Amino acid sequence: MTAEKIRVRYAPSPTGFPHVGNIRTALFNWLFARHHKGRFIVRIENTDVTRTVEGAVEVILDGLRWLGIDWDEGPEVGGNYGPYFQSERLKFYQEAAKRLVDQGDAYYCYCTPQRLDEMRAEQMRLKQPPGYDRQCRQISATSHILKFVSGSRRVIRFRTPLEKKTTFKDIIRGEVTFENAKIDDFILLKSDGYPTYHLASVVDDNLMKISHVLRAEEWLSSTPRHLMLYKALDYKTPQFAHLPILLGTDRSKLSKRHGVASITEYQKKGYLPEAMINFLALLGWSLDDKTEILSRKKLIENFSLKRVSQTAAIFNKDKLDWMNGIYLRKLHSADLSRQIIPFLERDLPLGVKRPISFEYIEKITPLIQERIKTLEEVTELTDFFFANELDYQPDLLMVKKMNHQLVNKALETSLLKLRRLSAFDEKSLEAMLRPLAEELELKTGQLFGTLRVAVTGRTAAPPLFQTMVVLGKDRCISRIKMAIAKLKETPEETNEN
RNA sequence: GCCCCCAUCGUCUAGAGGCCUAGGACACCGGCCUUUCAAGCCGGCAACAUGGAUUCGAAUUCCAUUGGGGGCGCCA
Repeated sequence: MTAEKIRVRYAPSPTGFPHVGNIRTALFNWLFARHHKGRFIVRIENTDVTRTVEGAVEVILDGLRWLGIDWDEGPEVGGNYGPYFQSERLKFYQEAAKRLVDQGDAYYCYCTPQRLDEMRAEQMRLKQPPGYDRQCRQISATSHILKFVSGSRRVIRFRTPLEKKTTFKDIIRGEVTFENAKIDDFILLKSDGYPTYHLASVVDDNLMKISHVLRAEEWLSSTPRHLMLYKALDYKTPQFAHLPILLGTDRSKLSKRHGVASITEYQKKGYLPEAMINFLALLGWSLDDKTEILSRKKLIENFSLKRVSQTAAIFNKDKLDWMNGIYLRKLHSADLSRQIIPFLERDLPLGVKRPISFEYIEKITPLIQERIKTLEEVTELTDFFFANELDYQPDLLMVKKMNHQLVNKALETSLLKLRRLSAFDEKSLEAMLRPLAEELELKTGQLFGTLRVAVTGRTAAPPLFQTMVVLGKDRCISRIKMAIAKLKETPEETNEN
């Protein structure tokens, strides 16, 4: 493979949000291009006027940008083989279709959608393979003229050879053979003058000098059609590699039905692009028998189609979460703080003042960095740092077999001592509170547990002393007072656990 | 129904005839650490779909069967 000749493309159709399977295909194309110092091209396949979704192109491009998948040619950046929107390339497809008709490799078909529907229904009823019955394949020249003059809508179909086989070598799957007779006369040009995928992709891949077509396995069975087109149009065929598809947990092809499948959703939930890339790369590709964490650079360095597996993979969210946690922990504190703020500002109660202070977050970040798997989780983990009043069940204060009286005493004593504490740092807090536990004849876990609830409103939180330092003396004192008050509201007898 | 692809722990995977009493990771279960929760460390559970064939020897090759997936649109 000559380096400068490698040209691959990602060809999404703007019919909705790009799901992770789709993005994985983009990633593999991109990695392949970058590894071989080739070109990565984005081409928008908007040949279905009825299904095009407004704004979808932007969402797709934003998704790529977010992941750091940059393209050398395509929307916004242009290139020498544009335009990169198929809707702007209609003349190429129409020309090619016309040429095929002239050559006798394609023909006009006047069958109505209704007739085709009925035909298919009948075929299904008879348990026959659905497919065009080739009614218009033999129409005489005069009938053509008559129909054309009468204004009948028509499409152009490919005149599929009825004999022989089509064989090709897939880079990932090896030799694959189809019988031509099993392939029906598929449509090349629709009645609205737009091409179908088959025609458009073949024409464009040729014009854009695509060297390798890396696409999902779902395209495998239409590859012989494409090969026939390449041949009929006398184009040089690219190499094909059909990537294993991504499955949902129900083992069916990943789609919107499987919940959070859109790449945008992962961004919103606070996954890091680096983690996403790393995880996606490992879905169908591996470096060796142990490496899991790979930087973008390493991925590019090592990516190879030889190590792409042939088996469909199920998207395993647990592993993604784990991996995202790894990347989150690797971040510098300041960097993490910066990334956290937008999530807090989005999710914290409206009562919390914006903008949120970076200096304040800088203090909180170290307390949660090893406790989060996604950025989105930060809010619920830290909201007590922003709340004025804590809302919790008073019996939470009763940690590990403590009773009402004990808790009260613990809180009162702590309050007293805390007030007298001059230096409010981790060290002094520990120096004061550890002996206090002993003095109260409580286990450290009991005293600290109670204080934790008093100060944070929950039983699981970041380490107590650090948390208290971040909250500051005043807030700790007032929260302990609140706890004492809360305790008074609850009847003693019921708290004998 | 027809065509095509695929088949190692629950999941992602390593394995290209002897290195495999099958390795790693996630999840799960124990333990350690510990003021809770995490993180970290240590340990455990857990797989070559089945049947033939080739071979001195098969997870690895071949053939069936079974299972799963994909495709069969004026969608991509």
